[in-house]
Amino acid sequence: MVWGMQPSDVALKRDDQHANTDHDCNLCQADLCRLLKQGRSPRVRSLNRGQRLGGPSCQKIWRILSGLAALCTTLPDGRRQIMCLSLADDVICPASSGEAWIEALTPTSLCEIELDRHGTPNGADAALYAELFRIAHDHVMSVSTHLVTLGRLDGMERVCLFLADMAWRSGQRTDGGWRVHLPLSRDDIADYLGLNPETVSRILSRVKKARLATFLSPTDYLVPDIDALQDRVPMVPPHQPRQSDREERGLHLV
Amino acid sequence: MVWGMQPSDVALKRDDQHANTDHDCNLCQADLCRLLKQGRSPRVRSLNRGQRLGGPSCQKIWRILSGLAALCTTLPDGRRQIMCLSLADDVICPASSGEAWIEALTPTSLCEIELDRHGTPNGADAALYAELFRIAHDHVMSVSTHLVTLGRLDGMERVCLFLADMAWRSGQRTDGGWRVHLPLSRDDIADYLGLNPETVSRILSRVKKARLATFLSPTDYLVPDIDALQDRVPMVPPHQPRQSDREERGLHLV
DNA sequence: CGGAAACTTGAAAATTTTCAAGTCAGGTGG
DNA sequence: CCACCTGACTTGAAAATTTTCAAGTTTCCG
Repeated sequence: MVWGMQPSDVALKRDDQHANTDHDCNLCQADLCRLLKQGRSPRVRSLNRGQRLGGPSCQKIWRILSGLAALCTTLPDGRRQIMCLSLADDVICPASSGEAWIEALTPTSLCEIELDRHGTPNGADAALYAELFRIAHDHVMSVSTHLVTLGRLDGMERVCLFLADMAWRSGQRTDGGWRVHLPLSRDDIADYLGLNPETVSRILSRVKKARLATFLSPTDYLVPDIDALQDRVPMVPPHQPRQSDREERGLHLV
Repeated sequence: MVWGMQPSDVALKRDDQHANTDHDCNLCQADLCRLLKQGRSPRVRSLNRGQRLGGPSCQKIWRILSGLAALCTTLPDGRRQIMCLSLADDVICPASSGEAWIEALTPTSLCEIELDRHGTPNGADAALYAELFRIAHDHVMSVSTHLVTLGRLDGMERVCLFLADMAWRSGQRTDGGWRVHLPLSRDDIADYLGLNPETVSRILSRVKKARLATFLSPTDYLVPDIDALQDRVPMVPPHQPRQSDREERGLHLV
């Protein structure tokens, strides 16, 4: 198993470089910054596609500054499962009774927070622990939603949920619909959705035929009617639309 | 949707009534007791099979005193997914972006800890938050393992993992192997493993034919050779054997 | 422009689900 | 104590879905 650890530090990027900074973030920015300062000196790492961080026992958490990272596990026979996808501003804490890593799916930079061997940050106070609890709690939520996806949705439903979710998380609204960049390969999508790459490709072709999404290239698509896409999925989207969008759409999701 | 809420309080059971008290518990007993005392007065609830607690937004956590509870979600069309099974001494925090409940699969009694609307316990100090973080972190671990199970294991592997896991969690070692009581129906097992009940039944028949487990009744089985069962599963078991057993078996799992 | 890698598509095999028909077990009433 | 009834479990056969293996195509880069 090759480990792409790359310890070179780079300058901390400013928050306002990220398009998503204004939305409902899983984590209060100010609190996390404070947490970063109080722990060991925050360390920024850069990873190229395929490089990994972490290991079996979680003693660090990371915040993604830019790029796309996956929390994933590989079974002894090579089967891989991506447990969670993290975009800019997301916080991840690798936790698994087996082996789990953070793997960069695109060039990624992230900020590392050191925990001590009890899984708690150095010099933590109640507010920091509260923040850690919130992080872990949010993580439980997203992993739980994904678990239901894998346990009870068929291929078409999984792919539609994935496309809609990516649109909510990183898409740009245009007059022609939502324009989304998909920085994952078909293999990555398959490993995220618990399918195999050929199945993903076939389902994507069905999605195109049904005009639920138009592909400008294998890595860019347009969703003309995101409600139509969402209607194929019997689930509340894991990353709900921003408050402003919800109001515009006249929805009042829980 | 019927809610089986039943607010009757019963006497708090003593820890030593539970056979599992001596094993590696996810949570330090003393710390949890302290947490229970510092929050709102701990409330003990009794549920019959099928009754539910909780709801969309998590404002409580529970510790199981006896019985078997499931953290589960039901999709609008009726598909159900059990996200996690909790036995005596386990702590659960329902967290889901959709709808999630605690559902009693057998008569269950559990202890309720009230959180305030920010998802934190009343009057919490750093130590309590640390405990909450540990609870959430352990929960992430077990849900992540289950996610890999649903995403990448086939039916036979899922069932073998389930049988081995139940043996480790609640089985009794005898000279003929591990004797395990299975308090779930085939439907419950199916909803836990992301299969349907007929498939579970068929796979269980294959397990019997392969002599990996002997069924004394539909709800009691014997595992003559737990290593043989474990060998069918390409994963570290989510609930590892107790330290003493690991040493006996000569294993050094991470 | 050429080549490698990623993506798509086809056909057969494997797995799982669906629908339907038994079989078994526990509880009730005669 | 036994027949019977109901619900849970098992099994069978066909249908649906997904995977596997094997070509093609397209896309991306040098």
